[in-house]
Amino acid sequence: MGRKPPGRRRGRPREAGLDRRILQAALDQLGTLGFERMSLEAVAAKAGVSKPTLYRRWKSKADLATAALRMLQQSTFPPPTGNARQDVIANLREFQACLLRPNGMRMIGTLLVEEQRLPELLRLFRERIIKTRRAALRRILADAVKRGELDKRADIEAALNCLVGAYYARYLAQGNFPADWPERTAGVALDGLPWRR
Amino acid sequence: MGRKPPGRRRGRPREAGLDRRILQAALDQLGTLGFERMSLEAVAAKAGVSKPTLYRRWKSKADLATAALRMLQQSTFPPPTGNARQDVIANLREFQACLLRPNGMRMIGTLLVEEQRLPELLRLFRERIIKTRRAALRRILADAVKRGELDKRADIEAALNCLVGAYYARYLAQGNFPADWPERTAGVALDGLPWRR
Amino acid sequence: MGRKPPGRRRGRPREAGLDRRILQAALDQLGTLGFERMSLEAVAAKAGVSKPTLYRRWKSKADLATAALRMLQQSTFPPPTGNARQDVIANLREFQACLLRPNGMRMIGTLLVEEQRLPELLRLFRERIIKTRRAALRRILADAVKRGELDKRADIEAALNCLVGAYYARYLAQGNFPADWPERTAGVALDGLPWRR
Amino acid sequence: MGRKPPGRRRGRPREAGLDRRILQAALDQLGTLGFERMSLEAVAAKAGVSKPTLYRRWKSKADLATAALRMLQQSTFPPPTGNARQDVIANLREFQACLLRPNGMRMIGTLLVEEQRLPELLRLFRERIIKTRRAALRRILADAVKRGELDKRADIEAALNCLVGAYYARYLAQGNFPADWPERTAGVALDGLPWRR
DNA sequence: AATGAATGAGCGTTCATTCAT
DNA sequence: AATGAATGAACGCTCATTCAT
Repeated sequence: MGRKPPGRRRGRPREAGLDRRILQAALDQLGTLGFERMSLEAVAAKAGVSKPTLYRRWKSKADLATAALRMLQQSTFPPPTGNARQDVIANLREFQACLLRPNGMRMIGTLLVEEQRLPELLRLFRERIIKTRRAALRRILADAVKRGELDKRADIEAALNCLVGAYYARYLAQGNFPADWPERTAGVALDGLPWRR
Repeated sequence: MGRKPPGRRRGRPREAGLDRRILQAALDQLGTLGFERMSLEAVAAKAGVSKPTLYRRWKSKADLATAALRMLQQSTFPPPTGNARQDVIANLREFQACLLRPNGMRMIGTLLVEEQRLPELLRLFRERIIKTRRAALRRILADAVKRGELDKRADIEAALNCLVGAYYARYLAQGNFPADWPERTAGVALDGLPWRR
Repeated sequence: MGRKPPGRRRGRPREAGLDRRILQAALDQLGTLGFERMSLEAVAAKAGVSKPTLYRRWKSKADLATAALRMLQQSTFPPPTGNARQDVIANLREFQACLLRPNGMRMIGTLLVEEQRLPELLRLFRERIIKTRRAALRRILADAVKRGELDKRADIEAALNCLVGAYYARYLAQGNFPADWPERTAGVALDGLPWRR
Repeated sequence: MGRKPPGRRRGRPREAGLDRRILQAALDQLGTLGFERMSLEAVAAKAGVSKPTLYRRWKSKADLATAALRMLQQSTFPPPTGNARQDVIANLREFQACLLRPNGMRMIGTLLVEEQRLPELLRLFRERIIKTRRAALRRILADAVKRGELDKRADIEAALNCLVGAYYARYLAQGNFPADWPERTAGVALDGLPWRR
């Protein structure tokens, strides 16, 4: 699975960049069609290779899909400006843009559908994508704690779930988003509701 | 849809309970395997009928799947006790129990994967399942407004998204839940974070 | 098969005209789609009855098709005018019009395709349709013999084959017909080719 | 179509003769059962291959059937002897032998039944089979014109239709043939009927 | 007599995977 | 290493026919 260890390679070397092209094609299909409907025939065609070439590199469709997800880049986020609320809102706005892209939510659907058969998919997505984003958000709030703006006992994890989850909930419930969705979400998750006493 | 009034039906009557058995089998498969891997062969076998029997009732696999989802009951929730916080927590706890059941999240994954091809699935799920739950939560908060505990300008919709969405976010990020997840989530979404000033 | 003998009928009488409607629907499908693609479902629907109604009357699809062909009317032809050549040409023209109608040749194709499985179809067509037409043509030529215009030893059967067959041959070879096709065909089949000596 | 020039072929080479075996099997089925009842399952079994092997070569059942017809060889005819009448009779005799073979007329039936859905079938048959035969017959008569035995104005096309068509007509009308059918047909189509004046 | 429900068998097509160069 | 050929298994769907009123 994956690359063989380096060492002196014998025989005909693998064509450079082929792996990337294949994985990119697989990732596309995974996003567009989901795992089940992604066909190796199509992946191979898109990457301009033959099917056995896929099998030489990965031992099954599941393996290829996993490797494709593994390619997902851990995105980097702009450093916090020091204004926690504004940073949170900016982060949410970027998060929204990311998931509103075609296939954003379908990919997540695929992970959930395949969770039993291919737990690795969700695991990788967690590690590569979710973790990074949450780290960025977490840092914003942790900095606020450091600066003394936020109490140490703040339940930051719960807040992260509220902030990010509000997107999923809205998507599932309505499928569309108001322009000020980041502000409103941050409003609730950071400040709570306006209780009278 | 809906049973015809009694009257004398002509022809051989439908086998009693067959619809239910078929739809239940379909729903099982839908939850266990997702739409793509749900096979009419298996649904028919599980329901103890032949495949054409499915086609007499629904004109395609997509139609059957849709009908199966349509069978999902709109659950009923206990009436609010008057203590908003406790009611919210109870609701979240029940929500969590519901989705932690095997296939809870997989079904949602299926809806997302098939959203383009079968938007009806997500539409139905919204109408039957999501709407009901949100209505229950909304009522808890609206009552609090009525009682004057909560300001009228409270962004209730955003709060709903935070409350419910926190589940999705946690599931995607970790896959497990601490025992006090409902309390912590309600804590953040209702009260916000403990800012110092 | 076919109607039961008269006698006093007991029980609910058959709906009047139903047979005709069904057979007409079957004949349509037979012409439009051929035997294999003709579906009893469609025939029943078109006739406004249920499938078992077909089976009460005919014991199989083949039987129904046969009965449908049996319904074909033996057309009647105008009496010869006494001018053999003109009568032949008129007959050919009508023949052509008949077969150029949509499905004219397809029905003949069906008979040929099914000849082994359902020889009855071709047999009936011969008896009802072909025989009648040939009789009309034959009479034209026989009259000419009677009038002494044509020698007794004329090979009338061969001439019939040439006259009628020229249509099939042209259809298979080209698929279209010149305006003066009847005249040209009659020219050759009646007078032969213009040999020099 | 047509084999590529040698060169080094990449990948596993096609099993030798497989194309032929498959097409022959398809042609058999086409002749024996017609297009509709020809099943890819049976074709594959008869050719000793799996169904996807068919699909690697032709993209649909219709395509396979077309290719099978395309395999029909354009037969070659003996050169005219110079005696037009005898040559015509010899040609008709061979024509008759050809079509009397099992499935001869059924294949033609198939072409007619499928003319709307698969016009290509009839087109190919015209080009490969019909055209060749007609050319042979035409040449016989054209030679007679050249030698001055036949007037230039002879309606050769009409004569061809009469000659060849007489077979179809007789087949449809009677289904059997007298031993001297070629002579009698040639008699009428070449010389016409014995008019008294 | 007529109906609507149900079935067994089959079909065209696709796919993940392996084989043979 | 890479290819094109080949396969077994499955799937969605349809049909002629029979069953139970």
